Amino acid sequence: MARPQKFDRKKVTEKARDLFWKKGYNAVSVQELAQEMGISRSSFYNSFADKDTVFDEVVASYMPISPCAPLEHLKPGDPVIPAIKKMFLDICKNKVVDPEAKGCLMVNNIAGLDQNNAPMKDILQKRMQDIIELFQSVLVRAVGQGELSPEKDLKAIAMYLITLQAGLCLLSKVCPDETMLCSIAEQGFHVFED
Amino acid sequence: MARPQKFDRKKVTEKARDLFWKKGYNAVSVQELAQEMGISRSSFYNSFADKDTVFDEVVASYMPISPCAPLEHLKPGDPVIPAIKKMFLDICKNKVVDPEAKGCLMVNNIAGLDQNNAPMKDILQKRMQDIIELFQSVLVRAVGQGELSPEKDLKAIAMYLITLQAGLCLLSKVCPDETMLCSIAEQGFHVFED
DNA sequence: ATAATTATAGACAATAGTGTACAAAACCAT
DNA sequence: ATGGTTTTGTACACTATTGTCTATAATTAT
Repeated sequence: MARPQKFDRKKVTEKARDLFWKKGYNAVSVQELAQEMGISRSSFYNSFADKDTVFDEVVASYMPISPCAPLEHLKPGDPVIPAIKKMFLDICKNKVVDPEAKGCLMVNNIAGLDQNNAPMKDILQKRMQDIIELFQSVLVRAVGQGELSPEKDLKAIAMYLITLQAGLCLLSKVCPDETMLCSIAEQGFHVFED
Repeated sequence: MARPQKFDRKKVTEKARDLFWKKGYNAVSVQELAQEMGISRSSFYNSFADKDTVFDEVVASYMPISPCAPLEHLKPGDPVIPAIKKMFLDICKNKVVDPEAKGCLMVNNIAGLDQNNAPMKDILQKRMQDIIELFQSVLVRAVGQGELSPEKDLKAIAMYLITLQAGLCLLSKVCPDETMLCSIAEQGFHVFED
């Protein structure tokens, strides 16, 4: 009945994701964005309300490839602490091999967050909350499985882990040395000890 | 003999610092920068080579007010570990009271770093190196004063501390809750234990 | 095939940003 | 007070970016 879109929304959103990832929300103009997405500005304005809307979809498309995604797929009974440690060491490994050293989309854009941009702040806060809850839920399981002392403050550890993760992603942008990054992560693992 | 500058270079650099701090290097145009500095663009181009040059001076002017500045003034014999802990708790306290939630100038701009901008990358890497060395030097003293086991990998702990600090500064932008931030820092202090 | 509907191309006017260039202004050593 | 020197104001030509608007293109239900 109506003319169909020439582009695949998912694909162009991934293009947008990579651009926002590399340059950050503020440094990307709508012009550049549309160009990178491979669509005209008119198509852009027609299909997306504005930069914010795209960014929201972009963050959603980042989640499955974010460093903590593997924790989502942890099955009951799977050892938790080793999975968390592996996640950190994978960050050290993976961030270093990116020739563009983009770091983490979330970290980069929280750092560049303009507090006057309420929608952006909202998007980022909500996603961070989700990640904290993910960490917390796996930590609960760790305690249940006897991997972690029940004395621990799980909320605090969850937030600590996301803090450490953010710090590591940041460091990777100026210190692309896997060994060094891993030694940082190892220091951070003291938190699991009794 | 020659017409003197109408502006105080130090003062306008501080204005520039606050703008770069709040918005990040990439999001600041020369036009806006000059305006915020209170000088005309012609004065700007006349007195500063370019944005990069200003940014270099800006970072220099940030160091004395950066979160780790207090460690510079530690005297021999002063307890080190308590000073480091205090530094972290001060970050939690201070970042929260900033209504603009600017976070940390260094963290923000490393996150927004475009790897193609070699001069910027260089400026930021060098400063990070300085901070790591500062941490390391006070940790050496901590060991000397019996505050820390000589078994510890001081370089790794130094980098860990800067990582944690970066993470905290980042978190403060989306979680302006002092108690929460402090509980994160407390978790991080496990690194000092035997 | 046609009508209805939506996507896209292209143009538009307006604003913002770039770096440079030149003349006017302001100082101070002599 | 004048000359030499540097700052500063203004203007320039140029490019980038914005959001909107209109005409054309592409589809499908009937």
